[in-house]
Amino acid sequence: MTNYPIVTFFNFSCTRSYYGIDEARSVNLKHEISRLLSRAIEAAIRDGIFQEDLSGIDTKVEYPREQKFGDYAVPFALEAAKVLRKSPMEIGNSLAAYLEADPKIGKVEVVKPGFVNLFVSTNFLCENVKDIISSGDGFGMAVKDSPRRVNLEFVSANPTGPLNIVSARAAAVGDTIANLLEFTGDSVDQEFYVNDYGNQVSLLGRSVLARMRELRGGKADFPEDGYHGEYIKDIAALVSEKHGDEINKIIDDEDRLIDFLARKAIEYNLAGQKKDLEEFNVFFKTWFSERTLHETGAVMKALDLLASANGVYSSEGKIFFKSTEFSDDKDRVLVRDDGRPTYFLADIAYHNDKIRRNYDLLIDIWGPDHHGHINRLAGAMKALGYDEKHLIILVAQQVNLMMDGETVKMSKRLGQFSTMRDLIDEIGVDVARYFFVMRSLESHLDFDLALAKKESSENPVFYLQYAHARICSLFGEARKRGVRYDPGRASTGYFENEESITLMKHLARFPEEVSDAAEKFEPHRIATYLMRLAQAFHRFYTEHRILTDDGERTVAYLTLSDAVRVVMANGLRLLGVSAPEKM
RNA sequence: GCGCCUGUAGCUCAGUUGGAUAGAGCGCCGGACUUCGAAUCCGUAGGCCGCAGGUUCGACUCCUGCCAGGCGCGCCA
Repeated sequence: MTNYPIVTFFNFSCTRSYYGIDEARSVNLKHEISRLLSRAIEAAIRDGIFQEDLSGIDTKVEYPREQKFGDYAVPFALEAAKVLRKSPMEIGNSLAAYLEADPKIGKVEVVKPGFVNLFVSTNFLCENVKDIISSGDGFGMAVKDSPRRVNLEFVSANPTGPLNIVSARAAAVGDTIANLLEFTGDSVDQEFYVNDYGNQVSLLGRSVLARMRELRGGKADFPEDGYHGEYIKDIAALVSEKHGDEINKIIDDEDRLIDFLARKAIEYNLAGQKKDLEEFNVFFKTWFSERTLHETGAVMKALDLLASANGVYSSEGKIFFKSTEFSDDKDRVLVRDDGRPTYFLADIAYHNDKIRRNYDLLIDIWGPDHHGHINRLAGAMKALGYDEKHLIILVAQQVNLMMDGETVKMSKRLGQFSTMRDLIDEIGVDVARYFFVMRSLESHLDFDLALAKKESSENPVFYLQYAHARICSLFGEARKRGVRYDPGRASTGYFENEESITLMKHLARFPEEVSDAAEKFEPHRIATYLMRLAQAFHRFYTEHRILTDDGERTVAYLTLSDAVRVVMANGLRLLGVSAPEKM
């Protein structure tokens, strides 16, 4: 086991942002078309073609499944047919006349039931390739008129041991969501809530004490529900060695001793968690201590606030929150009959604190074992008068770690768990992060560790990285051959073939995928997108030789490849996966 | 018993706020390297989208009821 240094790092802070990157020039075609459509509808109303109230009809833009239906499809005519009392085909034809004018649109077709299908102009796609290269790291980035200040809280594991696989999933997903939001113009603070208070803490302290007594040859007296992991012994040995004098001073005051050992164990565990997360490319701006909420009186203040909002009542010497008024199945205790606040009250105080730090949006990523708490916390926030839209709670579903077809059970108290560290050691950061992010958050993930390790060479991660490395190597070869590469001079006539056009369309989709993924907090979309992009590139590569005697053609195809490299690198960066130049 | 998540190809999973003929990776089988990286590409096979109703121009998607798996239902955190 690694010997982590014992350090405290509350208020540790680091900054992340994309402010250094060049101004974004990315065109989000889907958004553009949506705007075009709205304007077309307005124009049709102005010209007296549409006379009914259309405000309830969606102006959505979709991706058709089949290529013959164009690049974007507008089902507006189908949906408005009833209101307008016209046939969808007629409505579609009216709209088409207005849509055709835009230079980004090559062709508009109105077909069968009444879909309006749009084909992007090849000219736009070609110019876009050059824009991608000049935008570089900033391609796909968006700027918001009013950026949101977002607090994203995730992982927040108990400081009672090493991080497990579910925490690893939350870490990968949370960090990618933060990247996506920053990339699309918001400002995100990543936060880790440290549960360094309460029963589990003293249980941790008593577990360490028992192991320490064992080491000193005494009677173990190990707590029944204590933490059995081997790491407790390491902590006992380390603390015993480093803080022998302090321990001896309070050796007869068991309460103080347990408290002291618990604090040291928490520091040790936190340092280990932080180290593992950093190795996983996850950096938190704030490590928020639950204990401080109790010490500053913030917890009891939250109770007062709830009380003045008429949300609590006393019964049997306890104080309850009326959570049944917020779709909970029973009212929840806030303060026990001995006066001690519950975890729930502290959590309310914590979220109250976050809101008071002037965030526009709070996002929590919770584990599957906490989903039952969503309604009551959201209810408490509502009771305090906060807009429920400002709190979003995402649940990262469970991860089944599979070993030889069997599920590995995880239990910290029994001392058997598969740690995030084990995972990193086994399969590496890139593979782990990609695997966690490639599935949607709410799907239960079967993670076959043996398979991921054994077949790593045929892993989707390597497929993506290979595309990037292949392009880099291509440029290495081009340099060797003395090719003068100037993307600005690329003649786009060479792109008039199926593989190039497919590739250019995929490239143009990147800003849209990023935007959709950020808006819906669905990072797996990026993983899926990059897969398709890599596919399109590999296909292009096998069909078209890039370095030839034809100088113009060489520059053109290098330009297209370069754009793929940029997008692949940007996408992988969002996922926290490296984009190697060689493999 | 109640609540939440999931059920789509042999396996793991996508499927864009209801859209057109159901998708990918892996696995199976069969092809493609003298030249820029074959960690690649091309092709074949594989489906009552858990089941049954309902809503409408249209349902894998929404509603209801079942079935199956997982998780939660603590005055632990």
